[in-house]
Amino acid sequence: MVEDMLEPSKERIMPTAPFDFDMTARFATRGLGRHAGDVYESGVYSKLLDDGDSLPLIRISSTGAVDAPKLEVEVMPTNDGDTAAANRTARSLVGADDDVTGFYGMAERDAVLSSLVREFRGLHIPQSATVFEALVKSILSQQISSQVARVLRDGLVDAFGTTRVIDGAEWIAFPRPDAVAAASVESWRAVKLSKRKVAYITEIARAAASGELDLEALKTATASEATEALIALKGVGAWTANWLLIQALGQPDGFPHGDLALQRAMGNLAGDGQRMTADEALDYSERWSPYRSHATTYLFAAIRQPGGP
DNA sequence: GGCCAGGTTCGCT
DNA sequence: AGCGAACATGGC
Repeated sequence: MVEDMLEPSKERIMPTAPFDFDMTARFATRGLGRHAGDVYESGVYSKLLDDGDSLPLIRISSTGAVDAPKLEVEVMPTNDGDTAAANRTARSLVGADDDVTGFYGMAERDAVLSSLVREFRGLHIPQSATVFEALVKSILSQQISSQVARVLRDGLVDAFGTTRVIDGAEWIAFPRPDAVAAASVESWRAVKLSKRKVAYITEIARAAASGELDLEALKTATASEATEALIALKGVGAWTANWLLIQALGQPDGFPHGDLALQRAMGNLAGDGQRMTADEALDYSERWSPYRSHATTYLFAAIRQPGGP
């Protein structure tokens, strides 16, 4: 537990228009609770970060409109000098610099996407705070419902995340690799994960903590280099690698064609109502290249709506 | 209670 | 190459 009294810093951000902060923040935090360290309530998206040295709390709110977007980012630091990095993370958490205009140019003439880009106009692709966080969340989400995934993720964060109390409110950051790598078999028991997933995540955390695996460096790699490096990890297949391209590596053309929900949605929107096979979904998606990360995000925005495809 | 969830690996043909 | 089983758990 860390308690502190440092002054918060405030910075104004001008995201790339169009940008719908409310829609993007809801998309980014869907299914998250305070336990995950992410909260979006009363127009403020808050997240506690843990970079190993400090535990800054980020608070992001909108002071603009979809076509004239403006954000205010407040950082509550635990020591001097960590606000610049926290501000950069805040920017990417809501995809402030994501430019959707190229995607819209393609999507407006597309049979499936044209209605989605109208409905979700201004939705940017949120980026995970760290590649490690996105990777662990993706692995524990494999093959299970999003409801179950949330339980598992909350258990992981509760068990291994660092806590900070601010004004009486408790926040928990997503655990760092070294905390996950050091976890005992006993402490894993509270996280109701399969032994196999525990093994995958533990090995990745160990490699990341020791420095032999530099996940953040994948952000500057090409898509095929990053995919190759990710799939080389035990527990990571094509589905997980493609989700990381989209959610953590800022790549434009990721497409998790193995995803059952995506296959179902595409069968409903573009097919005969039957779930597409993975190969059918991949073939169909070629027409959306090189904007498939946006196409995937918008399809999931629709899927997550009540009564969605 | 059985089956399926926003998959992946491993061991068989 | 391609197929099936195992993996843990919550919800219908």
